[in-house]
Amino acid sequence: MCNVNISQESEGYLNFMEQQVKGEKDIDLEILRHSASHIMAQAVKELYPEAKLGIGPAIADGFYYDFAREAPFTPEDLAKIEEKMRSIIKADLPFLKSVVSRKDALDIFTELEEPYKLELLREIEDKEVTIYQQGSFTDLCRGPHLKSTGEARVFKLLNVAGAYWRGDERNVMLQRIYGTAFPEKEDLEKHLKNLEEAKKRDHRKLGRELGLFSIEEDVGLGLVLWHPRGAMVRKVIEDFWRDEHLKRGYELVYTPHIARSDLWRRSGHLDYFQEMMYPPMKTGAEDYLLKPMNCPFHIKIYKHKVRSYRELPIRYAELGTVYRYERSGVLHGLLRVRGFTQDDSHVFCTPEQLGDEIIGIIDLTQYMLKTFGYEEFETALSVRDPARKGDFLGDDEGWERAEASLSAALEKKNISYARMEGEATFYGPKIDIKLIDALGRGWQGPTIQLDFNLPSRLDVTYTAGDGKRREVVMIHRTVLGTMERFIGGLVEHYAGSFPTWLAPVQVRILTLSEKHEDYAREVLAQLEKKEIRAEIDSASETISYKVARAEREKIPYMLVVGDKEAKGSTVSVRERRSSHQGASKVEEFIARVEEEIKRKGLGERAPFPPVNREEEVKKGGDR
RNA sequence: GCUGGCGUAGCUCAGUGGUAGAGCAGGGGUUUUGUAAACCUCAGGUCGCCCGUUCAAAUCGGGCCGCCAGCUCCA
Repeated sequence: MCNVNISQESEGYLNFMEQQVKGEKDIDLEILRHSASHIMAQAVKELYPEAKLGIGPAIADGFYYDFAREAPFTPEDLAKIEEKMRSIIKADLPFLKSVVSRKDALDIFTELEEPYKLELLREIEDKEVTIYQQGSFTDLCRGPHLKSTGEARVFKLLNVAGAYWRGDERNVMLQRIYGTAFPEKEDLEKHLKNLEEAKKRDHRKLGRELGLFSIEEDVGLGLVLWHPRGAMVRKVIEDFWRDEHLKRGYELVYTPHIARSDLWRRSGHLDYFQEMMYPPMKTGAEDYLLKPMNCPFHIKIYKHKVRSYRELPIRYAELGTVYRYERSGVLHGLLRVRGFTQDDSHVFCTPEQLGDEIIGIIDLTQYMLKTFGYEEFETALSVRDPARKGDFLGDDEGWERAEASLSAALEKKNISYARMEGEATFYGPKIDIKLIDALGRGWQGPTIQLDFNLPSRLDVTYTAGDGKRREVVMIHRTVLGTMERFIGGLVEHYAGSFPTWLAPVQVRILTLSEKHEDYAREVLAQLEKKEIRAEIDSASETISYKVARAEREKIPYMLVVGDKEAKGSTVSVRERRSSHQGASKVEEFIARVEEEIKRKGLGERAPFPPVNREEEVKKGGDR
């Protein structure tokens, strides 16, 4: 290993203390994790001197470091690296900071044979750079770091994955090792438990177990088959969605799945979106394309006749199924698919109406998302990059006015948001809302996008009060995103235990023996009369078995019926995830459940971490 | 698309060159059950696909397909 001689001063700890005094807890974690990444890099360089360093920052849940090396890192390598890290931590090496001239730094990393560090250095314009060293390890780094390696005791390496150098797919792919570090052991254990819990909630696993959906290889990648249970959940959501839209002045439309390629040429999709579209269908005279978006159709409906300002705003809504040819590596259960149904809407209005329309949309999204049990949101306002105006369509005035309307609406609704420069679409600024789920994870939800492109491109106008034709203001918006992604997210949010109003099967009647089937059918008939989704389990099994089965299927209510119940016209009610039970008159039970469904009650959210009955039972069995 | 890992019954997983296994789920039977898994029995597999090495391949090699983690991209 190459040793480099430079004058040193220990400053890492000072930085750490300063941050602590400021009470910036996150920064503490960041320093800890960033330091852990350096310890990992040291371990890797000691074990595999041929590995070249990429970058190694702290990230939201831990840290990573990228390495260039011929041979792949195996899980066994990770164990070895962890072991080496432990010895580095035990040695309690100080993190030493040096300030050197850029030129000296170039010499140092030339001597160390670190091409990627040299590439970074060459792009730094400052005269001086900082270098951190601990033991045999030297890194170009802004810092700050811990005082010494001994302070990063609690860590774990998690996995290896490929990552393009500097995030650009035209560059070489490096090997990224992910890990995490915490101040205390309990924090790490909690984090690992969280990861496990997330795995248990995985909508792909629950989707199969609960009979919600499947994706079959011979049907096609990213194409979802909705099984009866999943289709029922979707139906309930779609009914709710339609009702809420009709209440708020939207009009429903239906549009075809394909259209002539000329339409997509005129809309600009063939210029800007072609690589995401399935190849054309040849039908002789003219090609047809599968739709990747619904907007051109809604515009055609709008343009079917001349529109007056008196008609505006016009709000068209459609659960429109679109197809996009996503790259195979990004497909992921319901969250990333190739055929999906957007809860799409296009609002056509005058510039004066824009503010109120945005507020109306925000109200609608908040109401719907809260009904589904999401309480927390993160909002971003994406605007164009002022340095790259050429990459965005439209003039300065239009962009400024649009941004002003969007931000005014957010402020009027008292919603705090992050302003994201350069994140706008090429055709206009947008508001994105992220839902935060029961595990604190973010899910892309509603998006409200202004469009400066299509109205002018497709000549979408209205006749103003002065009799002149004016270009319409067009908003694309979605509340849930897509049915696929939204339901995938809901499954994980609820860990498969849907609140009663959404549950595909709301009630299951469990017979104690064959004798009770007739009574069970009577109860079922009463439930069905009230449109409660119910079924009977009359299998020749013990009641315990049937309870276990219903619990596994996460059915909200189990009604046990036997002699006692039949005689008294009652049912023995067991709620999902609780051993609580009690006899109830059938009518009383129905009234209660009806009320719960009507108000879309959330019930108790799946506790976190949820009670794991299987483990408890096993433990109990040991005695 | 790229990097790495993985692919055995519907599901979860054993099986390291010599006749494919278990549990659960499924079918049949027995039991008629009081709140998280009764008992017996039967059936179920081109070991992802193709090519190769070998007397012999689930097992070794190559290619392809798919899945998983991540990167890039995204609703």
